[in-house]
Amino acid sequence: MWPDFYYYGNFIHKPMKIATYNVNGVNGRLPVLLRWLNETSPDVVCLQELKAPQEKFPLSAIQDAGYNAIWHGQKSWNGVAILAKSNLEIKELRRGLPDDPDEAQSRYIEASVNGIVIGCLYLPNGNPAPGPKFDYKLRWFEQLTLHAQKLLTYNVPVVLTGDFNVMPTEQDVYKPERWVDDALFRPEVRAAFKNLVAQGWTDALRKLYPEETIYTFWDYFRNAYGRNAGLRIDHFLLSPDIEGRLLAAGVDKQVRGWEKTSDHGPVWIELADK
DNA sequence: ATGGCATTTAAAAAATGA
Repeated sequence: MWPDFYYYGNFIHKPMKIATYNVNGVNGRLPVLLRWLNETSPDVVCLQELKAPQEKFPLSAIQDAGYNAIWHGQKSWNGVAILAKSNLEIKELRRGLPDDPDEAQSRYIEASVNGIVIGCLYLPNGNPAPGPKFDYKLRWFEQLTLHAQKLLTYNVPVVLTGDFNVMPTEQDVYKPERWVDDALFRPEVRAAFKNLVAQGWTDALRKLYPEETIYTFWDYFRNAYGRNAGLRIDHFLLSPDIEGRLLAAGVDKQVRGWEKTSDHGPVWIELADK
């Protein structure tokens, strides 16, 4: 039996471009965000690391750029949002995970847009590891995995995307040997990602580019972007009901080279109409 | 191997990040 939310709203028959972007401060990066929206025109955008309380989300600027938005803010840290072009309805399905390990941290928001369930997540960093932050990361990952399993039982199109803070394989790190003890690359975390994907999800960028070096993050230090010393930590996971619609995917790498930019680049996929 | 940079909050320096 399909849940009611699948039938929600107007369905517009068009290819859908969905993007994810860890903005690292939605107000500090607002000029960069607006320029990127204007230049690339995604239909749906998942944002992470708003670093803004609920009332400081720059809604009017985003509306002026042609987008609706829902968001889950938090003072100073974290914060996630889903944007959709003004002609697309956003039906919020939940904020926070079921049995969220810490309700005070705004790391998950989920909505239905044009017949697709969009889960927007900001998985904890987890450093230093081992330690309480690493334990929290693993607990959060467990709850995400349980929720992801639940979503699959609906047999509807689901896109789980955001900053997973995990490099899935050595292919996703410029110098893997330097990261083996880091919370983004430790065996437990890679195993957790692998375990999640094994439920039946498709890693969209890897599916289209199995051999390529793809990065989504470049440190501010040591000219990491100039040297292409990056990490692939922002991901798109597609449910079986939508993975066949995958047309294209990429990283808007040039945005990382702009002034006052995030240390992440925007990542996107394009999906065929149903 | 280390430290390098950038954000927010709030008024200097701490906490956080990856």
